[in-house]
Amino acid sequence: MTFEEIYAVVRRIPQGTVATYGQIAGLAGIPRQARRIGYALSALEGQAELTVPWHRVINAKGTISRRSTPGFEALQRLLLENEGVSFDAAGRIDLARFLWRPSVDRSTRRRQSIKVR
DNA sequence: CCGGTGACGCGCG
DNA sequence: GCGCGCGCCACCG
Repeated sequence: MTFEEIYAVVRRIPQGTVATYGQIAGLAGIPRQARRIGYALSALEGQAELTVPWHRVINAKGTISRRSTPGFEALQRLLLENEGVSFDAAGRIDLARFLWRPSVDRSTRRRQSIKVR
């Protein structure tokens, strides 16, 4: 599993939604290895940084993860709010409302119960 | 080889 | 809800 493959999954996250590190790991074929997603994203730079929506990846608690270098958390929050993702008083995102539900193929979609608000 | 360190996650008390 | 411990794994000194 290369960084590029991980970035490919992150690029599928739609604007206005978020995904968790663990969720991305699963979709990328490396379940239970959420830490590697954070590692891959921390390595973002140059062109990739502009084409990978890294700000849409948050932790399972629905909050923005602490970074070694502070400041980026505020930026991430701004980028998310700019595309319609809202935070509660505790700085938490309502995952029931904003978590990305990737749709797969037609047959699978038929078995999924679509819940919209 | 060993231990410490992360943009993590989950179960338990 | 909040800590803690543990699992996980690439990297680094």
